[in-house]
Amino acid sequence: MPELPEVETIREDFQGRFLGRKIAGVSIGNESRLRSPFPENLKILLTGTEFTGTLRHGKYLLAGTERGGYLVFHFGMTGRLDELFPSDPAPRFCRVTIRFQDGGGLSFSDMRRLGSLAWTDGVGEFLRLKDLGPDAMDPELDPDRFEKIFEHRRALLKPSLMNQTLIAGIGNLYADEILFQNGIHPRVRIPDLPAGIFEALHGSMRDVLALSIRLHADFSRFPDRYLLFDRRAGRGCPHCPGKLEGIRIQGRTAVFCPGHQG
DNA sequence: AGCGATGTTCGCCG
DNA sequence: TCGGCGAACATCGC
Repeated sequence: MPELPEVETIREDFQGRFLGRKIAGVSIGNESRLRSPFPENLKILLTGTEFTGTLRHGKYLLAGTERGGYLVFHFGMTGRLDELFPSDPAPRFCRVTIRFQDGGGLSFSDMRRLGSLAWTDGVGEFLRLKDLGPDAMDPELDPDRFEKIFEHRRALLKPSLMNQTLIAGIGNLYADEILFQNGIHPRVRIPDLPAGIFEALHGSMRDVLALSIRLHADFSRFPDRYLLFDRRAGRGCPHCPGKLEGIRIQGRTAVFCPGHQG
């Protein structure tokens, strides 16, 4: 569940389930690491403290602790959190379990192991370390600032929307949706965009992310005029008489409609 | 059996 | 420095 709305959904869930519960211990599952090694002293950092709040930046979830410092989650493509009740078995691809004194637990699972866990003492420090751009839903990211981010860039728009250094939170699926809504072909370069398009791009970026957050990233509840309602090459375009097509761009699939994405 | 899948990072090249 | 490409990571499902 990995792009911004999915992580926001996980954050809201975390907020309701795991705050204020004293941590009794941490166990590392499956004797293996994720993409990067676990914070070395994870057990020491967490045992005896509790989570006091959460924040999200792009696709990262930061859980603040009472002692200060944040546990940082990245979910890769298949990462997920589950609440464990006493005597619940660990999920199949559980990598780390945080156990609470009340007998419950929090499990971080990740089938493909593309996710990661990290520790940081401060939010600013973490953002600098990862070189993350502004969060796509940050209210201060207005259309002007949004446009300036792309100024003087010659790259394709789609990979730039997905570039977390420029803007944090948009992945392959939401980038496809934004292009789809604006009638932009996925191979269009930034310098070739029509003048004044950035205000519209900013608007649909915000609209689709906000809608998805509201619907807990459940695409089946999207209006059927959205690409993400059923993003599949070969199906009819919900926007024009065209048929959706899939192409590879920089190693990822782009689904688009050649009929109206000129 | 082979390939692609909501992501990131690294090395290589122009 | 920027931009593009391919690989690597591990597992599942079509």
